[in-house]
Amino acid sequence: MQMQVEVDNETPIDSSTQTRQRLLDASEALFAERGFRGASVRDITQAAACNLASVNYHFGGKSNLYREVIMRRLTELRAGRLGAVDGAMQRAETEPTVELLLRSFTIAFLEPLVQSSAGRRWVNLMSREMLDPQLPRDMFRTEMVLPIHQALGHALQRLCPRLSPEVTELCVDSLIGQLVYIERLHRCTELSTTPADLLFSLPARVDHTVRFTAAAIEVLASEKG
Amino acid sequence: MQMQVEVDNETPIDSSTQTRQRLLDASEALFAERGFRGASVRDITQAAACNLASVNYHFGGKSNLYREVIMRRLTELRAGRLGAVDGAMQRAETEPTVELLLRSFTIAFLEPLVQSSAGRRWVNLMSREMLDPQLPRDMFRTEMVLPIHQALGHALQRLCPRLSPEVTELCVDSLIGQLVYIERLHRCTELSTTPADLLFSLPARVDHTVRFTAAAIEVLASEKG
DNA sequence: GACAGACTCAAACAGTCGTTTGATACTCCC
DNA sequence: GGGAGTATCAAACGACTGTTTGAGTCTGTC
Repeated sequence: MQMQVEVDNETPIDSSTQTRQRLLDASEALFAERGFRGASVRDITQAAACNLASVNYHFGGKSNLYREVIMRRLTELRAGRLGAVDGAMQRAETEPTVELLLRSFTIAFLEPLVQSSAGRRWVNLMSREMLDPQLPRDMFRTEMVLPIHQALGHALQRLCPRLSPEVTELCVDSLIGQLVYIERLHRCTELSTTPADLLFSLPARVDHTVRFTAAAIEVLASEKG
Repeated sequence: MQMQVEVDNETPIDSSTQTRQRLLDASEALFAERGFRGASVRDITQAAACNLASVNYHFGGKSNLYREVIMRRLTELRAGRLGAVDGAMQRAETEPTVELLLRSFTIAFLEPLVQSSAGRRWVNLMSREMLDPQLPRDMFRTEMVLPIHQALGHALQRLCPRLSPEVTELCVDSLIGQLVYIERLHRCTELSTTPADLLFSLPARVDHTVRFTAAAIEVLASEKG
């Protein structure tokens, strides 16, 4: 049962780190599916194929396990979104435009959330964390929301200098709101795939959102001059 | 302890219906705050100042109590939103415009949710119901989302005949997404009232959303022609 | 081979959960 | 006044919760 892996490392991947990893994976799925309170330690340890006491032995309690699950995913998602903004603004071959920026960000925002099961788990975890906070209150806001809003806002204002900073921020909120809602719609309709729903598939919604938002921003930018 | 109320009615408001009402009120608050599983029958009956067994006596169980709590609020919210659409389209004195329709609907959508504590409870209840469904899966969609989307879509298309039905529906989704997100932003920022946040108060966000959405719709309507 | 340390395990602890039970008070009608 | 029906109550039931405990099993080092 030991399944040792040969590595010439000072921290060998022995049964201990394997149990830790299995606990992180299993609890991420169960926390996303049932919430912090709804996912019992017994369920988690059974899904991870280890003993009931392992959670307390390896993490010192259910709460610490939950925190490590969240921390593990936060960085990569933020990096993907910030990278999309930088990439759209710094690519050499084409002049950056509002529509290209919005498209790049929209895809970088939605794709990880809807394409991978880890993304779907993340949305669930965040929704639950907002309803029943288990972590410091504004950690998600400080670590995730604000950096992304600022990056997109700055990029947008570089492309639309006539847009005031306040209106720019409101426009960013308008876009994020549409994207969050698209994720929710996509989740609700992905179960029932009627032919009519194909007209409102994810690529179609991305196209619409980019054109809708770019049109509004350009009108507001011309008004504000 | 009986607190009988004198009414010449065949169903007198006796201690029984008072207990039922207190249970509905108390459990609505606790379900919204802690969720269906998180709100224990002991908490509910203590908040309602009645015995532990009252929930099972009056409602036949915790689940039935929860269902009655939800049913009690659904109709009035839907009526308010549908009434705003009809009101904007049928008022005699002024010609209905896209911007007036959007403003009327936006205010009717947001005001009940953010102004009353019952509205804030409702948002919590719906968010929790979507994460941990206790009721038939698409009841909320059938009873609430679809009627409102259809009414707003039809009204919008009457004002913009050049807009295709598909794009109209996508525009409705764009608006609803912004409104849902505004409610969330409002809830997050209403605790910390820094002066900077006053620039993004609710009326300012309503104004922005109406102008932003109307601008986009008019551009899309002119393109589609 | 013996010891130390890391890891796993079944069992138990103390607490909460929703629901049931049987007794007790109360109102109304005959 | 007495029985029927309704409402409330404390108490208990069985199941589940997170955590602790102490014995047991491994690996690596001396």
